[in-house]
Amino acid sequence: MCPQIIFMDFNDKQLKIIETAEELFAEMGFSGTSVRDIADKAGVNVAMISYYFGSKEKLLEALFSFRVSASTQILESILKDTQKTPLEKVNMVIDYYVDRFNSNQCFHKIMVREQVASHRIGTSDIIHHYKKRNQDLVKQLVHEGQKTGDFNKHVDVPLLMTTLIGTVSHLVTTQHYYRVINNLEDMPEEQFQKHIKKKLSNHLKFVFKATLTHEA
Amino acid sequence: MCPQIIFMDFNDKQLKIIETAEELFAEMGFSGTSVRDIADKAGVNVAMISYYFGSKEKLLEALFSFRVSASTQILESILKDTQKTPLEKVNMVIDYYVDRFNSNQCFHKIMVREQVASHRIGTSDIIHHYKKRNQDLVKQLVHEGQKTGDFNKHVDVPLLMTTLIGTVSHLVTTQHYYRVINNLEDMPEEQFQKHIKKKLSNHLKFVFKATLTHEA
Amino acid sequence: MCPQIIFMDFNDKQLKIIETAEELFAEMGFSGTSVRDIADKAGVNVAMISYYFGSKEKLLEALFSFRVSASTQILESILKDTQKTPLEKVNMVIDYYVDRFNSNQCFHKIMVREQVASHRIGTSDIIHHYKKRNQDLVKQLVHEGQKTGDFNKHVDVPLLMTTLIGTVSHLVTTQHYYRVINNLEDMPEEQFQKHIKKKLSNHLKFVFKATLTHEA
Amino acid sequence: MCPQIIFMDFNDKQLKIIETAEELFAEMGFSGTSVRDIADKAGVNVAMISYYFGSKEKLLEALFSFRVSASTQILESILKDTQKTPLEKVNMVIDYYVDRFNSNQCFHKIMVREQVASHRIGTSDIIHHYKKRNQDLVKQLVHEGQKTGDFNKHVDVPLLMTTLIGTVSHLVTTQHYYRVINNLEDMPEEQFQKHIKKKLSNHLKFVFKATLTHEA
DNA sequence: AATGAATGAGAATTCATTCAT
DNA sequence: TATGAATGAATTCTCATTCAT
Repeated sequence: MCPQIIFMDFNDKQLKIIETAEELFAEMGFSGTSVRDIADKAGVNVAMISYYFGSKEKLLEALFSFRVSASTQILESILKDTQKTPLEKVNMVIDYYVDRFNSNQCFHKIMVREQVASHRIGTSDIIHHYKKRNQDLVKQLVHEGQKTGDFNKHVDVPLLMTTLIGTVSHLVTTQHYYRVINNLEDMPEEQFQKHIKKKLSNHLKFVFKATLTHEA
Repeated sequence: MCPQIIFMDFNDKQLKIIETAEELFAEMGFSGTSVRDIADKAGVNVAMISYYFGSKEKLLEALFSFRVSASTQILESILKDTQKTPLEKVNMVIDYYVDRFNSNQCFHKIMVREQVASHRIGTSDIIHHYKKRNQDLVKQLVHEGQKTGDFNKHVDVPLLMTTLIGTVSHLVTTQHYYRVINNLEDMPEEQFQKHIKKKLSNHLKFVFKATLTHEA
Repeated sequence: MCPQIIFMDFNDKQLKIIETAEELFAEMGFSGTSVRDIADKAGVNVAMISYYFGSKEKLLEALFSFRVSASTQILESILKDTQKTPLEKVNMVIDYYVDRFNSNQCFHKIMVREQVASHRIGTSDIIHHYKKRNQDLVKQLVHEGQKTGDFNKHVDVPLLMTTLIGTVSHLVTTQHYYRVINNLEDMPEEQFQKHIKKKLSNHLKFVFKATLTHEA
Repeated sequence: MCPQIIFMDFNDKQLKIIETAEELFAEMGFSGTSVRDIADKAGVNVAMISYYFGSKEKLLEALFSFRVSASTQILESILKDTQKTPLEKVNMVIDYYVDRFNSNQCFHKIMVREQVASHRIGTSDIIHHYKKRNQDLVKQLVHEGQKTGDFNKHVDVPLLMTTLIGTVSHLVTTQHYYRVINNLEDMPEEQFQKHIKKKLSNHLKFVFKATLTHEA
C-alpha cells in the first residue's frame, strides 16, 4: 500500500544526522543546506552522510520516512471512539494537527517547502500518501456527523482539510511575523508557543463548529 | 516606513529576467535555481543578472518589490466603499486574496517558501510590512462589522487572517496533490484553475460568514 | 553518416587542454587522470575544463573528434592513385599507419586502452566508424590486387588489418619494453623513434608482401 | 632474477577476489574499478582486499603473479621437442599464444592496458621479464630454422614477436568491433570464440610461413 | 581471522560573480 | 551598455584505507 514508508532502525549517529538535517532544512531549505553544514553541526564526518544515507536526497527521504512513519494510528483511534460526538471528535482532530505541527515544527516547515515543488519524487509520494489517508479519515468523520444531523449537508471536506492544515501550517511557518505584528516579541519562546497553541486550537474549534453547524 | 519597496522602472530585459526567475524560484526554490538556469531560460547573458541586479539575492528582492508594489491600493479601496455591508466587504477581501494568489501563483509559491525562513532579511522585511498593513486593514473592517452588530465580538483577527491566507496559499501550493486526491487529474489545467477558484471562494465565504456571525 | 565526428574549432586554450589531456590519458589512462592534473599541467583553471567541454568524458570525446577528423582523406587518395601497383599502394598504406601511430603516439595509446572497454559509448562509436571505413578501403585495395593477379585469392582482409594495426599499435604501446629487451636503452629518443619506424615499416612491408603473394 | 613472481598459495576467498578483480579490471580498467566494486561483486567485505593483499595495487600484482606463474614451461617444452620441424614448432608457438590469449581474455585485456603505461613498476617488471624470456625462446627457434635452411636469414625476431602478440592481442581487445564490422553480431558467443580462434590461428600460420620462408 | 564503521583526501562538477573589452 | 571568458570557492560524492573489535 505504501512501500516507500519503510520503518528503519536508525542508530544514534544516523538519528543525530537526521535531526540536524531537519533543523537546517527547515531554516535554510533543502538546496540551501549543504551536507557539510549538516555534518559540521552534527559533529560527524562529511562522508558519513553519503555512507549512511547514500546521498543528500536520500537523507531527506529518510527524514520523511522517519517522521511520517512515527504517527499512523492516532487519527484512526480518534475516529473509532464510540463515546464521543462527531464535534468532539473534530475537536480532537484539530488538537491532533495543532499538536503535531507544534511539536514537529522543523519537519513541517520542510513539508511546507517540499509540497510547493512537485519535482522531488522521493518525498512527494510520501506526502501524497499521507495527505490522502488523512483526508479519507476526516471524510468518514464528517459523514458520521452528517448522518447524526450534527453537521450540515454541504461540507466540502477537501477544502475543509485545506483550511485546517493551511491555517496551522501557515501559523507555524510565519510565527516570527505573528510575533512582531502582534507585539509579542518580548514573550519568552516557550510561553509564546503555549500561547499560540492555545489560541490556534480555540480559533480552529470555533471556525469548525461554526462552519459545520452553520445553516447555509 | 518601507524604504525597500522602491518602485523601479524595469526595462524589457530586466522584466524578462524577473519573470523567468519567478517561475524557476517557484518550482525549484531560490537555492535550487542557479543564475545560469535563469539566464538560459530568459535568453540573456549570465552576466546580465549581476549587471542589472547586483546579485542573485538582489534579484529576488527586485522580484518582491515588483510584485508587492503592484498592489497597494486595492484593499484600501474596498474598505472605503461606503455602499457595501461589512460582510460584503469581507467577501470582497476574500475574492481579492483568492484572485491574487490565483493569478500570481508562482510568486506566492516563492512567498510561502521564503516566509518559512527568517534569515533572508531583504525579503522578510517586505513580507513583514505587507502582512502588517493588510492585517491592520482587515482589523478595521472587522471592527466596523462589530460596531454595526453584523459580526460577533470575540473575533481573533490575526488568526482569521492566518486562516484566510493559510487556506488560500496551502491550496495554491498543493494543488497538484489536490488534483490527484480528488480525482481531477484529467481536467484541463485552465478548467481546473477556474474550478478551484470558484470552490475556494465559496468555501471561504461560507467559513467566514459562519465564523463572523456564529454565536459563541 | 558519422554525425558524432563534428569538426570543432578549438581555440588556443582548448587546444592546450586537449593536448595536455592527451599526454596524461596516454600515460595514466582516462580514469587514472584527474581533471585537476590536466588543468595544472595545462596551466588553466580546473573549472575551465567543465566550462569548455562540459565534462571529463566530453573532453575525451573532443580529443577523439579532434584527432580522428584530422585525417579522413589520406587513405582515399592513396587508393585512387592509378599510377601505382597494388603492392606499392599496400606499402603506402603501411607507411600511412606507421606514420600515423608514430606521430600520434599519445593518442594511439589512448585508443588502444579505449578499444578494450566497450562501455564508453561516446568514443567507441567514433572508433567503430573509423575502423570500418579503413577496413573497407583496404578491402578494395586487396580486391584490386587480386584482380590484377598480384595478390593471391584467399586473403583475409579483416585479419590482415588486425595484423597491421595490431603490430603497429603493439610496438607503439610497448616500445619501452622493446628498448630494454633489445638493448637500445642508451639510444637517444629521437634516434630510437627513427630506428623503429624504419624497421617497422620494412618489417611490415616484407610480411605483407610475403603474405599477399605467397602461394598457399 | 624475477623475485616478484612468487608462487602464492591463495585461499578460496583470495582467489574469488582475484578473479573478480580480473573481470572488472579488464572491462573498466584498473583506475576505473573501485575496491568496493570488486568486494561487492565478489561478495566479500571491502576491508578484505586491504587485509589480504595490502592494497589495490598489490592486488593487481597478485593477479599478475597468479596468471603469469601459471605458465612457464610450455614454450620450453615446445622447443625441446626434437621430433618436430622448426615450422611445426612455430605453428605450435602460434597456437600457444592464440590459446593463451583466448582462454585468458580478461587478463590479457589488463596486460594490454598496463603495457601502455610504464609508471606501474610492480607489474611492468613482471611483464618485462615475461616478454624477454619468450622472445629469447622464439629467437632460439628461429635460429634453429635458419640453421636447417627452413627459414630465411634476415628475420627480425623482435618485430615478428610484435606481430604475433600484436595481432592476437589486438583481436582479443577489439573483438566486439570485429563482430560488428564483419556482420557476426548474431553469432552466439561461444561459436564466435571458436570461429575467430580457428581463423586467427590459420591466418597467423600462413603469415608466419610466408614471412619465414619467403625469399627477400 | 575477519569485518562493520569510519574517515581524510580527493574526485568531478557547479556556483555566483568579476573582469576585460 | 553589454557580454563572453574566466575563476575561486564551494558543491556532492567516492575513494582506498584504517581501526576497534
